[in-house]
Amino acid sequence: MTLTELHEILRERIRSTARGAFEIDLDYVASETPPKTELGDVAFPVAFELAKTIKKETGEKRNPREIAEILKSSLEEFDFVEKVEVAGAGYLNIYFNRSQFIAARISAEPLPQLERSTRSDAEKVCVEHTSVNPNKAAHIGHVRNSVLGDTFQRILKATGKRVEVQNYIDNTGVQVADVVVGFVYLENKTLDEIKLLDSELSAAGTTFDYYCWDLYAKVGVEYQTNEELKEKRAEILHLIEAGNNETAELADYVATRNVQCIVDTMERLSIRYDLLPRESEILHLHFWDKAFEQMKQLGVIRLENEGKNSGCWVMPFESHSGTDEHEADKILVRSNGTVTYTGKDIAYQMWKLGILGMDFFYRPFHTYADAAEVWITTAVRTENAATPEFGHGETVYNVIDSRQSYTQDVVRKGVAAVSPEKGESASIHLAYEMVALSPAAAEELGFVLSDDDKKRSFIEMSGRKGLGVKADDLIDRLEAIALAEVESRHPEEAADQKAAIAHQLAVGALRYFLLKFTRNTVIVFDFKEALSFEGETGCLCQYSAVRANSIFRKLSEGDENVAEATAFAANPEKTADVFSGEGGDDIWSMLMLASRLEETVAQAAAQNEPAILAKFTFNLAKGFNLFYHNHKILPEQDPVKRAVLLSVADSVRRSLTAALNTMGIEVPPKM
RNA sequence: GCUCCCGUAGCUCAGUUGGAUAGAGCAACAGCCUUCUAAGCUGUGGGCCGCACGUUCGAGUCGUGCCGGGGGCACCA
Repeated sequence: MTLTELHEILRERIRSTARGAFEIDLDYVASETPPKTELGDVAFPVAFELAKTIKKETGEKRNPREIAEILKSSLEEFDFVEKVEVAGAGYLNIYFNRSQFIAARISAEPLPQLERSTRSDAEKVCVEHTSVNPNKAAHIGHVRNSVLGDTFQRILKATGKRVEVQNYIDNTGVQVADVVVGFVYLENKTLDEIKLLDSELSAAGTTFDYYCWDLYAKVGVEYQTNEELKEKRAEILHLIEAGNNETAELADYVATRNVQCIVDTMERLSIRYDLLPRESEILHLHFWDKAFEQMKQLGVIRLENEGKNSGCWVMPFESHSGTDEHEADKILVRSNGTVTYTGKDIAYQMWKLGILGMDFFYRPFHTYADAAEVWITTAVRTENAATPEFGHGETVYNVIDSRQSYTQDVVRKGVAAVSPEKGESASIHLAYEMVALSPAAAEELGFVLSDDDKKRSFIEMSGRKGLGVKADDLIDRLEAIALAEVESRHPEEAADQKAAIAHQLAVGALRYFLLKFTRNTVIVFDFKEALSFEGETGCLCQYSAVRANSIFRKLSEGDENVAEATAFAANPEKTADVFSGEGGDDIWSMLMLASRLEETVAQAAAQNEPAILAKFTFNLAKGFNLFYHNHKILPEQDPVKRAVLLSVADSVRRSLTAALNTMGIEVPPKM
C-alpha cells in the first residue's frame, strides 16, 4: 500500500463521514504534511472548511474542534492508523502505525517502476519541445526548453500516460533564409562547396551548427547597412517556400544538418524525440487549406471587406491585449492570400489533436545508439513497413517560452472553435520564462556592453547577435570540471569509466540547474552558479544516492542480501521499539519523506511544474545525508534496528534513483 | 494606452488549490574525517514577505489601490 493510497482511503472516509454526520458533500479534501513529525504524518484542516459550510447552509455555528472529534473517531477505525489527534484550532493529525507501514514497504515489489506507460490503451498525449530554428547551434535558453519538456514528458509517463515527443522544425522560415543568404551572398558558396566545408569542419573538430552560429550573426550585422541584402532574403524565402529549386535544396541541406547537430546536442543530455514534424510538409501537403476550409464552414473566421484589415481572413478574438474590438481580430490569411504563422500553427495543432483529417508521410531520420528511432515527416509516400501512428493526442502540451503566450492563446481558442468537444483544455501551453545573461556573463563571453546595458539586471540572449552560451560549450566545461574532480578521487579508474562518470555528473548539474527554478522565473545565467557541483545541485542528489548504494555494495560484499538483512517483519514489537526509541522519529520521518515520491510526481504533473520534483529530490538527498551522518548502519549492533535502518536507506535510494531518472539524471556507480 | 507576470535574508530562489514557529543554496564566521565516500554534516549571524487598506477563525498566498522591474499587444516567425 503506497502513501498516496492510504491518503486516499482517509480522504474517502472523511467524505463519507461528512455526508453522514453533516449532510455535506466535500468535493475536495485538502491534506498537508505537518511541519514536524511529532505532529503526525498527514494532517487534514478539513474541520475549518466544514464549520464554514455548516454555518453558511444552516446558520448553525459549530466549533471546528468538535467537528474534528467526530471525524477523528471514524478515522481511528483503520488498523494502519496508530492514533489521531485534534490539534490547534481543529487540525486532524493522523499518525500511522510505523511497524506495519515499514513491513508493507519491504514486501512491496523490488523497484518502484515510474515509467508505466507501456499499456497500449493508456491515454495518449503529445509534448512538443525544443523546436529550435534549424539555422544555428542551440544555446542555454533552448536547453531550458528541452530539459523542461523532456522532464515533463518523463513525469507524464510516470503517471501512466502514453507520450509522443515532437520537436517542430521550422525549416522554411526567415531564420533559415538568413543563413542561406550568408552562404550564398556573403560567402558565394554553392551547395557542393557547403558540403565540402561541412566535412572540413568535422575534420577540424568543430561543427556545422557552430559555423552557422557565427555566419547568422555576420548576416545580422550586414543587414544593418545593406538594404539590398534584405531584398535578397525575401527572394530566398520565397524560393524556399516554393520548393523544387536549387535554393530550396541548399536550404534543406543547411536546415537538416543543423537539426542533426541539435539532436546530437540534446542526446548528450538524454533528451530524445519520437518525431520531427517539419513546416515544409505543412506547406506542401496544404494542411492550412484543410484547416481553412473547416474554419470557413464553421464560421470561425470571416473575410474583412473594409477597414485596415480589408482583404484578410480574420478570427475574431476576445482579448485583453488589444485596445479596441477590431485590433483584437487576428489575421490568419493576408490580403495577398498567404497564411500567417498563427494560421499554420492552428493547422499543426489540429493535426496533433487528430482533428485535421489529414496526415503527413514519414521516414526514419536518425537511429540512436540503442536502436531507438526518431522519425521525420515527408511530403511523399515512402515505403516503411512499420510506420508508427503519430499525432492523435488527447491532450497536447506545447513547451514554448512565455513571450508567445498571446499567440498560443489565439491557437488554443481557434482550435477549440473548430472542435468544441475537444475544447480549450486539450491545448496546454507550458510557458516558461527565458534564460538571460547577467551583464557580467555577457562580458565574460566577450561582448562589449553599452552603458545602458550595464545597468540592466539582465540581458536577453540573441541568436541574431550571436549573443548566448552555446549548449555544447557549457556541457564541455561541466564535463571538464567533473573529470578533474573524478581524476583526483579515483585515479585508479579506467579512463573511459572516468569520462562516463564525468558525463553523468555534467548532465546532472545542467539539468538540475535548469529545473530548480519554477517556470515563471527568469533565469539570469551566472557561470559560477551553473558550473557548481556543491550545494543545491544535481551532484548533491547523485552523491547521496551513490553513498546509499555503497552501503548495499558493502552489504553484499559481506555475503548478506537485502532480504536477509531486513527480515524483521516478524518482529513488530521490536520494530515499534526502534521507532519509539532514541532517534526513532528521525528514522521514521526519513521513511515518510522517501514515500512521498509518487504524490510529488502526481503534483508536478497536475501543476505542470517539474520544479516541484526537483525540490523534492533535493530535500530527499539532503535528508539522507543527515540520516547517513547520524546513523551508522552497517556497524549497528541491534539486529532489528539495523534492519530498520537498512530498510529505510533502501527506500530512500530507490526513491532517489527514480526521482533522478524522472529528471533524466543517472546515478553514477561511484564519484 | 491596454494586458499578463514578478517584488520574500547581503545575493539567487522555494514556500503544498489560504493553515501550525516563513525555508533552502550561495556568500561570511566557527566547528566535524581512525568508523557505510567530507562533492558531505553541524552551529552562528542575517526578514516592516515592495507599501496601504480590505476579506476571515487564520493572509507571504485571495481582493482593491499605489510604487518598482520585466514581457506581450504586426498583413514577423
